[in-house]
Amino acid sequence: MTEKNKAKVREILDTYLECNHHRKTPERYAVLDAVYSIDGHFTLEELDAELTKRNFRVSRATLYNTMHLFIELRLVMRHSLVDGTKYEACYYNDSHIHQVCSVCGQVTEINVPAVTAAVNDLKLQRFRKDTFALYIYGVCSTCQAKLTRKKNDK
Amino acid sequence: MTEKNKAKVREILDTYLECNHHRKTPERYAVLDAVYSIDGHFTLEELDAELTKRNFRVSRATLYNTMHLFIELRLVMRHSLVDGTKYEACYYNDSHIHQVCSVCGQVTEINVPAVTAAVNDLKLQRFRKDTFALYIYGVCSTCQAKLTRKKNDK
DNA sequence: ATAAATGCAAATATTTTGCAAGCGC
DNA sequence: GCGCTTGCAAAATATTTGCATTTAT
Repeated sequence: MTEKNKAKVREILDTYLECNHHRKTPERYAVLDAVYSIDGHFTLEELDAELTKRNFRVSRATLYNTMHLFIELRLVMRHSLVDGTKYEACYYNDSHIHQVCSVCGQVTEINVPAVTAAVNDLKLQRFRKDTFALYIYGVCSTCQAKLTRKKNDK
Repeated sequence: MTEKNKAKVREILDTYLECNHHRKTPERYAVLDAVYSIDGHFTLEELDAELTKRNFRVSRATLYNTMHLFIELRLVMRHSLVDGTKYEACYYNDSHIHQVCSVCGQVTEINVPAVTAAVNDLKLQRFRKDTFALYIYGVCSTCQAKLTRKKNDK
């Protein structure tokens, strides 16, 4: 993530905290920066490691609180995949389509403009649409091969 | 869920267990039946309650094991929403689009044929696509009204 | 008879909570 | 100074695991 983009999300947080009379604590900015420095999905544990690497220690409670805040602000997306809960910076990310193998748990982000457009064009009643996540479940070719082999063995 | 449809999913489980030389335990059929008797999303706790109501007791471990199996078989879908993990019978269910309010957590299932078609038409490389789940995040009108009111108060 | 599946209980992992202390406004 | 936010530690939940026992094949 470029510095310019990090500045932009920092500004979004800034504006929100000011408008809603919440505090601009160093923790919130440090966590945001860490989040936007990690590429792709990450666990809470990994986020904590990133912060430690930067010599910034936050408590578990604050980490959870802050992630909840960021999710409400659409700065972070939470995914619950086969191998546990993962987070992801989502402000500069319009690839919300995940291909998930339910055998091995492997997740691949894919880009499908037609689907993205269909979702974005969607008009919802009494609902302010902000973002979306699409999970396509199936079996990857590697696992498919293993399954076929296993069946033949028997 | 009609009895006819329950019979159909039971048959799917049956065929799978036979072909793969796994055991047809009473637990597996009892859990499947309970799953397909509950309407909409449910927690593990609620599933356990349904089984207890039917005088069928299964251990926590078996419940988790069985749900994992059903998920692989596409008989069950697992959702991780704001208010925790939810499961859902999914074999006779093609409404996989969820509208999720990130403030109150309310989930509404919606039907959008255009989007469903776009996803179903999708061709993926080296991946056997089975099913999908789409989550559209935003703010419901009730929460939106509350937020606006709060902002005006200040 | 054999191996897979279950139950149980303990271990682990994950998330929330209450309260005292710290600090942004 | 006020009261939101944090850290801490404990509590509450959720999920997995090892092992003895049961049971489907």
